[in-house]
Amino acid sequence: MQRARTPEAKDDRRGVFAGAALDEFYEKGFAAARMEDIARRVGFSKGALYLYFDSKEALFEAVVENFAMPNVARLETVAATAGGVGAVIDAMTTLAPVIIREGRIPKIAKVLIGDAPAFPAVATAYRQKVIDRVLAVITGVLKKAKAASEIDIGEPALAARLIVAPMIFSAVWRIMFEHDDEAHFDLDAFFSQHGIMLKRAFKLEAAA
Amino acid sequence: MQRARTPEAKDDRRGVFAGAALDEFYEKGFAAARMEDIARRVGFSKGALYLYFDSKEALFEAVVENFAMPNVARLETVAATAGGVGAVIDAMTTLAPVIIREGRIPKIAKVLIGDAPAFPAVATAYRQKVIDRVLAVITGVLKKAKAASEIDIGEPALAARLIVAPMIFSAVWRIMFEHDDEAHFDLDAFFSQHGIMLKRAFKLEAAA
Amino acid sequence: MQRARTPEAKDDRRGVFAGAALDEFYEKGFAAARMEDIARRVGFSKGALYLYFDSKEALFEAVVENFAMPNVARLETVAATAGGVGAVIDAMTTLAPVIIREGRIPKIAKVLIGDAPAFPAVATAYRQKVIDRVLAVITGVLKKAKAASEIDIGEPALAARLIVAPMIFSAVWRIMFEHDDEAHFDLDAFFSQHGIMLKRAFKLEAAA
Amino acid sequence: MQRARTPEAKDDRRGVFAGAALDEFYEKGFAAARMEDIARRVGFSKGALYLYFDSKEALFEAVVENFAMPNVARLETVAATAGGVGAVIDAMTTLAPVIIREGRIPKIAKVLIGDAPAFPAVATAYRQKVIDRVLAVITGVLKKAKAASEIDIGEPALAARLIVAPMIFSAVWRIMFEHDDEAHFDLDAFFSQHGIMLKRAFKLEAAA
DNA sequence: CATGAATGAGTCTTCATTCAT
DNA sequence: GATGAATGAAGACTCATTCAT
Repeated sequence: MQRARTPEAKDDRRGVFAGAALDEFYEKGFAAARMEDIARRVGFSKGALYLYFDSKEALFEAVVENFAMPNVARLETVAATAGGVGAVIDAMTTLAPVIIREGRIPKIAKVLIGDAPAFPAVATAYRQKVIDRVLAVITGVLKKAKAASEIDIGEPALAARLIVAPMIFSAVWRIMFEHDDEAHFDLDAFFSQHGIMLKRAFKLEAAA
Repeated sequence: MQRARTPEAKDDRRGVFAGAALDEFYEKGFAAARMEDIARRVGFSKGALYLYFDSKEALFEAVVENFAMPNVARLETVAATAGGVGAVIDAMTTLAPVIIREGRIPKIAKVLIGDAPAFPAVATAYRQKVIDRVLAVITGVLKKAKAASEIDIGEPALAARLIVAPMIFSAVWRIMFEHDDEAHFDLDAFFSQHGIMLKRAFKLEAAA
Repeated sequence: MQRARTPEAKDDRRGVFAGAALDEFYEKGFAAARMEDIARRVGFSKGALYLYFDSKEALFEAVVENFAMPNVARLETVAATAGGVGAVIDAMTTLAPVIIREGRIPKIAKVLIGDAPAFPAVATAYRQKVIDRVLAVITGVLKKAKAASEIDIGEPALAARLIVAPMIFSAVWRIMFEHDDEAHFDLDAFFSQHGIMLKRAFKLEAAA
Repeated sequence: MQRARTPEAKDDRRGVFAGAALDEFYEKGFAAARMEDIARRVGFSKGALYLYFDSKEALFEAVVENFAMPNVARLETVAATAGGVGAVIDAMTTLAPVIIREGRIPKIAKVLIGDAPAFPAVATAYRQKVIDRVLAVITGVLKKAKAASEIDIGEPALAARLIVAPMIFSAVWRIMFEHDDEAHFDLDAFFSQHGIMLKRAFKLEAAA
């Protein structure tokens, strides 16, 4: 195979292996995934994979690390750029089906849900570095709007979770029923309806 | 250990083993769970477990089969007994935190999310026998109310999913952060707020 | 294969495995010896071996533990029973070729010399439990004789080592040249001459 | 790293690698020693090592070849130069502790004892080229002295082995207990006493 | 019925060796 | 000549499954 000689080429290769690992972990779960299959999936030998990761566990951690971050940034940008709560809700409910369909986030979610219990430290790190940040962004927007009396809302931190819940739901749904044709439903319509209901629930309808 | 002689005693024992298996599958995942540990957890030997289940896979199927059903029945009863949509929402948002805290449902969810992808048939069977029925119950109530013009709602089938989403969310949350003290939030308040927002979103407020 | 069900049968089996391990470690060295070969040598599977020893390293320790002790006892008895220094020297130089030819001691010596550097704790334990005791027995006899002015000798502890040296020499020789026909020499004559020279060196000739 | 262009430079480098290999084989044993570690120990890459030796086995043979010879020459010189048996004994018992402490001989001994059984040809070659010559030198001196009735001795070939035995003993001791502080004893006193006892045993005392 | 000893297929990991750069 | 990335054979160890007791 091609040889990665420069540091950049090696970084790229790490990413390639991590991507392959995500797919295998997603399909088989951490314990059932085979290092050899991960390597072969991108045309390398088992041994090459061990040049980049010391162990299967290290690979798992790298996978979570690698693919969670970029998506947080995307959400933060959306929240920061959008005007008010209504705009944020619109942006998020528009972005959500795209992210869900794109595939990586549901895969990470599946891997974390399925295997993180065996790696509590990974789960906690993920919460701190990804989930808390996402929730903080949304909670911040809601708090500001509440202070300005724009919306009628209870505890912003809980509302933030209620906003996010359908994303988790659809990610989980996708994970479980990807190959089950009868199970599919219209993601766009689902999130659009979520947006409408949220705005009503926040009594934002007029503003929307 | 004790011997199970009557057919009833044998059925009981199957249930006991399945319960132990659920716990082990939940904690370690299907692949990493050991048959011996499952048996020992309830005071039996590995060999005894094989008297009741032909293989680890058969045990997995039995676990899903065994513990999903009772909860469907509970929900169906609630939906059937409650008066209108508002009452159903109240009943469900009151029941939800209890079920989440009780533990079995999040455990099954975790096992299914984590391991069902390796058993597509199990996942599909579960959807048909459990999820579809739950969603059907809720969808039915919403449809009737919509027909009676009690509520303002889009597609009832999607709304049903939006009602259920926070349950999945909190089940997943519990799975991932059970041992992460900083992560806990108030489940009762969460579902209470969910109920309030739903009723507003359905323009049911006055009726509630 | 036969099953070891009683604790005694299991102890026996441990010994059987340890014996097989000694042979393999002797022939190939610790690192090159294969667990499967050790097990097969006595008609068992790899897995069975792991029922009795947690790891290759644990097996190594058991081997040293198991086969060193009995021989210490033999020597101690000889030293305790024999009358004076001359008798002890006679007894030891008569016993030595038998022990060397019997095979187990040279094998353990080889295993320890070859592999103990990788297991310093094992080496130290062996010194304390085996070598020090053997040397102490001999040193004790020499000291008593010196105090009684029976022999003319320097430091008894060093003399004890000089008495033992040809045993180590011939063990090492046997290890290295077992299959080298040209290398053989007459062990009995060798130790007999050692005895004669020792008695002269101690000025015990008259007494002998 | 530096490049070796001339044939002499290449021979030097072979020696450098062989020295590193001796150290690694000594510390870890043949099977557990890593080619990369051997190369790195002298600042080269794995690949460079393979430019000089075709395989690990070839390297092993070179190690034995390389470091045994010089010491034989030293001993032969001593034996040839010294006047009579007494002088040879004095010279050898003075030289012995120096050689033992210097380290290379015990290391080779350890490597041979530990790993030669897996390489019978190497062991035999070593005996022929090193051990037999050393023993022959000593045996020759003893024979001459016996013929001249200078000493009272049995079989000279066996006596030669008895002279050498404490050297093997102390080499083995050093190998096994190098890092075991409680185990050290005074090498100079040990060999001095060996010399005294030998001369008495040969009835050379007067002459010494 | 229940037990746990025995089996052997399966997987992680290491490392001698090769070879593109 | 020198390097170190890539390969794949080999071996320790695990555990689902079987079966003698």
